Amino acid sequence: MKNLISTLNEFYPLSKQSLEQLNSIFVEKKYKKKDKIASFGEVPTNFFVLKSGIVRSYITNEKGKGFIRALYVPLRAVGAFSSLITKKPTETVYDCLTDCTLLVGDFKKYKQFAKTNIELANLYNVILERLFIRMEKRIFELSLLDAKQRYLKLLRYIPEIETLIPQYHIASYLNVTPVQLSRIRKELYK
Amino acid sequence: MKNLISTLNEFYPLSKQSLEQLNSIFVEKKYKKKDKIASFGEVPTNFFVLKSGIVRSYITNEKGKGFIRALYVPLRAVGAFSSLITKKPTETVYDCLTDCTLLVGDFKKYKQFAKTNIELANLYNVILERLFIRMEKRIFELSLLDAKQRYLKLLRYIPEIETLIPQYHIASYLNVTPVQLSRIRKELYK
DNA sequence: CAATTCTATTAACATAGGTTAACATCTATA
DNA sequence: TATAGATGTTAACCTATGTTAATAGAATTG
Repeated sequence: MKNLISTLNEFYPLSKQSLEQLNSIFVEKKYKKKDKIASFGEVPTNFFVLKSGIVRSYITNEKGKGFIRALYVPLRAVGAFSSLITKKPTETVYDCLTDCTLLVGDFKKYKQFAKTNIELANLYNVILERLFIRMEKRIFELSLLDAKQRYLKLLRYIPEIETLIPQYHIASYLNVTPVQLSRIRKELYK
Repeated sequence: MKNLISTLNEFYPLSKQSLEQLNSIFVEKKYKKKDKIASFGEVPTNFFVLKSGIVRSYITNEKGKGFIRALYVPLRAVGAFSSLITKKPTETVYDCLTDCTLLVGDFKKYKQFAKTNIELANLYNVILERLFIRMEKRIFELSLLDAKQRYLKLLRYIPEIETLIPQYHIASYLNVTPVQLSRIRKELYK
């Protein structure tokens, strides 16, 4: 648990009491590749901090087209936050693209603590702020960059990505078909 | 100020003291069509609540292509939050598409209060949560809907939009050219 | 290690949407 | 109210990306 504590302290310095409260709601858990940590249609109760591995979140439209909304790397907060917040079923699936270790946190208990512990309320703010900024960047990419630029940007964000997950996942994150990604790569590496 | 108070109370019930603190950091201000409330390259200090009118936020890439990231309707929280948070210059411009009345809030003072006033810390949570959910929906639209569907969705969100702002702004929000929007409208209303 | 399934590439063709330019209104204001 | 600028439509053509299908190598598994 040392790792988590130091990470969270970076976000927001916490008192001993806050750390104890945090400890009481987090459990470390190992997941296999392809395990889901939040499933479509389910009302989630947990949020997570990724310790190792790669997690993705993806959505699907009525026509069955899928899209990887986010790829998570270690130390990121992961979770179907919009559903945790609204208590409505998720339309976003979260699953492991590799074997993963996650800290599993009980969201309700966290919120309960945050009602009276201002440190935890503000830590939640910091987490939301970061998620928000990440989202904004994603919107920028999707609206103003073409697929080639999005690909180059992903390579900068996670340089080893090619060795971690198959290309059709990368294509889905870029919101293009594997065929198109193959064309982009061909053009880039010729 | 009555309006604001009742709105904020809806989000999150506030004590008298919190309402007084809020009152002390908000000022009502009128803006003309085209006035900017946050400019490119500036480090913002204020956030806003829109009382009347339509505000947009837009971004631009190096090639000069623009994109309206969000359209704000009355009672929404508005502001270059990512820059307020990071204290880095905004790449997003916020301006008024119509004459507007806004409540202008001092973000730093708000955060100062939130450090010790847990109600305001939690109100900020609620605002961030809502912004976050809105963002997620925008990503869904941009990644999984085509321009026609995005247009229909916008019409459902703001039915009077056509009478409020010119079509080239609508096109920019949809991330297509005015020419393409014209084609979509032709097909739709034939 | 043979067989099956996954994954990536390529080609041929189809389509949504971009670009440019001409034209037609509409709107503001000098 | 005449004129200039802003806005919306249409056509012709172009480009990025989608679709389908064939192929081949890589990875898994019986």
